Amino acid sequence: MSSYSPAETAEKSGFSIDTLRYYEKIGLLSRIARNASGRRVFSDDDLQWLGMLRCLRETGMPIAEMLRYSELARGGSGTVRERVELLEAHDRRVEERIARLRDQQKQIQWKIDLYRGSVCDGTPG
Amino acid sequence: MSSYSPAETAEKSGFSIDTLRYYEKIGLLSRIARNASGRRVFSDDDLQWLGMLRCLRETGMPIAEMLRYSELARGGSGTVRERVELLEAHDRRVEERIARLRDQQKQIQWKIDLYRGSVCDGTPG
DNA sequence: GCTTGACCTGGAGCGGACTCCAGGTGGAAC
DNA sequence: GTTCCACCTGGAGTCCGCTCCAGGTCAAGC
Repeated sequence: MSSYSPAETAEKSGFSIDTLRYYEKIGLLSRIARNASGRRVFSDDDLQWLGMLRCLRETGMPIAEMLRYSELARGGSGTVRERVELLEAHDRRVEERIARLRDQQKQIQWKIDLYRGSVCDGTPG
Repeated sequence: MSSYSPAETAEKSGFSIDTLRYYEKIGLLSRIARNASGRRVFSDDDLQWLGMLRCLRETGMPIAEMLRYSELARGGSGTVRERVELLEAHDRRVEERIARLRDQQKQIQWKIDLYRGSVCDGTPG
């Protein structure tokens, strides 16, 4: 099996059918095959690409930048350097994001401890 | 010094003046003092509360849930248990978020390495 | 040969979280 | 006494990323 209906693709990719159509419309997916009656037929390659999109999206990359990445990807091997730069920049942002989340998590835990203290010894806060 | 103008508060809290007004309007800030001519005067307590709001907001808590937390905080010491539960639930979500980001970051780095390989040995991808 | 159901299209609508605007006020500086 | 500036208000507008809708097509099952 190497071709998938919109419904299967939605299920496997984690994007809704509407989102898949939307992504195709704005240019995040290109050249999605169609069968004789005009319906989309997704390939394993499409699924892999969708996996990448999902990863970028969920790590907070805006659609506009994903669009740039898609265009580069369509641009062939001459764009590999730029693609690497884009992904490296994103990687650094993710790194910072994680570090920040860790700090903020500490702040939340500190607050929880503070509340726990106030439960036990009656001090306000 | 223990009272701050809207502009100072914006600068110190990291929220815009408009956002501060918006937060007061929807009930995330309560009883913000006013001077004789009706202007807001923020206190150190307000700033601390804003710090907490910022932490929750930036770790992805939706406004609706922050509103719930604010209401609990206004509800006095009887709500401490609920506040702890809310923060603990959020803490767990943050933890999951971090773990997921780490995995996704690995995926991005793997992709970068793959591109790097293709730069050096000429294989497509 | 009709119903059903999964799909198609273009375009409108939505939810969240702000952000901006018009029109007005009050105190300080010149 | 007027200019200026930081602020006020209610409400409209914006941006992002989908999500939903109306109206239509096609293949399969009964």
